[in-house]
Amino acid sequence: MVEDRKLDVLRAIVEDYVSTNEPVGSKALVERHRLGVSPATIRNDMAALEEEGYITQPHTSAGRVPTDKGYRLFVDKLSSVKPLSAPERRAIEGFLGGAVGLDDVVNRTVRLLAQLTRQVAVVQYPSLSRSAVRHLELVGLSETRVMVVLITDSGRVEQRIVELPGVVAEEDLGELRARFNARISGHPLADAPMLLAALPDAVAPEIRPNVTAILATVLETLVEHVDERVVMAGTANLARSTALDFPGSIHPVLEALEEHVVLLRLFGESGDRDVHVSIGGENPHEGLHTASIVSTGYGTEGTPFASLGIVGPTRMDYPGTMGAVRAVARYVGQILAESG
Amino acid sequence: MVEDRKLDVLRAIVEDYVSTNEPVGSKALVERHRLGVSPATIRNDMAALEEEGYITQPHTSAGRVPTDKGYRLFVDKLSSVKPLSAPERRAIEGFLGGAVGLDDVVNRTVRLLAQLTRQVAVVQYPSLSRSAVRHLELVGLSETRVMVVLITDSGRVEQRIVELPGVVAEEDLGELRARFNARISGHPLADAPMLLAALPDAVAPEIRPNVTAILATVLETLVEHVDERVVMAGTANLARSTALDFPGSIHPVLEALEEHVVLLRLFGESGDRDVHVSIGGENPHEGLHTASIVSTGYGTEGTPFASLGIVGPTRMDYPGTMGAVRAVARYVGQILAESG
DNA sequence: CTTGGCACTCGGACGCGGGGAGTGCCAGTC
DNA sequence: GACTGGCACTCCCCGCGTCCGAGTGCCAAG
Repeated sequence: MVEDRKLDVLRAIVEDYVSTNEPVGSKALVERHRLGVSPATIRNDMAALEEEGYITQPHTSAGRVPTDKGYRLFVDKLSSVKPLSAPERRAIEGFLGGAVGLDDVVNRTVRLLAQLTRQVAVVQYPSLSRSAVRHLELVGLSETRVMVVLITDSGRVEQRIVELPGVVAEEDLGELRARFNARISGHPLADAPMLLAALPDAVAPEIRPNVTAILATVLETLVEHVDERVVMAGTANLARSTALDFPGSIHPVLEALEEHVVLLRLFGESGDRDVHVSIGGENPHEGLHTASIVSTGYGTEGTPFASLGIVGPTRMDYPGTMGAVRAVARYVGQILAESG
Repeated sequence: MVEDRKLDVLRAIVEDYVSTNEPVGSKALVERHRLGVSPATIRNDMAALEEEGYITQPHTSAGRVPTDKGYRLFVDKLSSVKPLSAPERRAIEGFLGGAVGLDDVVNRTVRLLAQLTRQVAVVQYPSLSRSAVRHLELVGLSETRVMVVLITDSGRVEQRIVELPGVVAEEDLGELRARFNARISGHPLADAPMLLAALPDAVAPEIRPNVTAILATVLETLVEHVDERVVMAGTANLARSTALDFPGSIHPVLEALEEHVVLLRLFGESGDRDVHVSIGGENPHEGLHTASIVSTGYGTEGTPFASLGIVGPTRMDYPGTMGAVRAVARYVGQILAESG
């Protein structure tokens, strides 16, 4: 069947182009792959593929290069996620296993991912909004200042300082701490406003203004804090890319990477449990039109905490990268579940 | 006096080269600066300057470019730190003033610095070792697990999870918390080991193994935790640089920037209160031989917490950059002092 | 010490031609 | 109808020679 061979040709073009970084011609193709036909035949297929928009030539009489559409077909139909080798898995396990604390887990993860994929790695901190409260601590700093420390079940810690309208006694603070925790400990952060709404009414009127002030800060920390944090590593890998990968320069890409808010939206799209790929122009952000994103959610089974993934040139080893991203996400989820 | 004019010439060369990014010739020099002499005279001076190693020519019959040594002389003797304009100061104040919490302060600072200098900005988190303990919190997660949360007077929070050898009761935890805080609260972290050494002996023998385990983790968090954190912004600014600025590519520079440990050592050198400049080859790290670092310490008066600064090409506006770095450091110190 | 003049050097831009990789098309074969 | 060999064509890349101009170093004179 002819259609089948055409797809074989596309696959071969993608694979060759990814590994050689040079437009691939019909002759080289039959030499490197056992296609069983002559270059002339391949040329016909290539003309058809070009007609359909899967490949293109940088200039007349040059080889072909996959288009975004070509990569898309390759990722969707022509390739499968490549599992990591046993040594690689062990290396991941060993490297992540030694982590102490959430910060350390996240930092190690992002470096590992950057090294494994040789791309720019991005890891989102476990999101506050999807976590549950583990403990809320109130620390009196002075008579009129309190530090609020929120600990989530993903191990994340947030703190705020509150200036109180009046003086607060240490015992009151202890009581408040107990009341807060009784109401929200173990509950998802999103439920907190509802659970805490009646709190000021339950305390003595004298300290009510203080309680209201603290409550406001707690709610702000819990809910309004959408400033999700991300960490990044491997930006140097971008500079390895050639002029072919990023026609203009890597400048717009670096700029896009600095807009963490944008990145988060892109990564958030990853369909939670599966590896998601966004290729070149599919990308909503202008600066990333020459780049691809491979991302996935991670977290304990059933409840993804956040996303992680990589950003690289559209010309990348998708099967391998997807395998690495998936594997790392799984291990991180596991580690967090164990230590959480 | 001839020596004076030679220095004027060097200053003019540095200024012109920084602004035009092109080797500067004798003719252009007399046109742009009122030196009061002819190009031929300038040529003699330039020859002398080259002889002494302050400038060099990329190739015969090209203009001159400052060497690292030339920049060094310029920074030390021929320029003064340029104070920011009033609007700039107000902008800084406004931008940093709106910060909530330490993370926010640090993040805003690094972005501000990157924008102000148009270079890569680096900010070190307030160092643990130079801070004092504000509060130590022990949170029971389960019967045999405790989370240790350490809060320093710079607002930084560190947490660890401890697996206990035995079961611990909630009251014991409360007592321990009180004992810990009584001993170390308000004291520099560095003093903690000494202050806590006798703690296990002071508690009931039944819970001694647990106390020992917790103590070990606390000490680890307090002291051994040299993994100082840094944040970075503005890496995209590197890509603005031309091939002249980074002869090879920006790759080694980006790589060096990823080695946070190396960066920290470099920034740590900054003589605490004053702005420190390290130019090109002066830099111990190979990858940064084509880059310059402008850094300074920041913190409350008398006790610097940590360092911040920028990394850029040797061809940079030193007076302006030094002014920005100094101004930002001062404001951050101020903000931290207020909220601390 | 400064200056104008002058020969010299060298890199960058431009134009040109050959070589080669790769293509599209066509006619012939199975 | 699918495949193949042959062939003309296109266009990039590379090396070469040329030209131009900016900038220099040197020298002799003021």
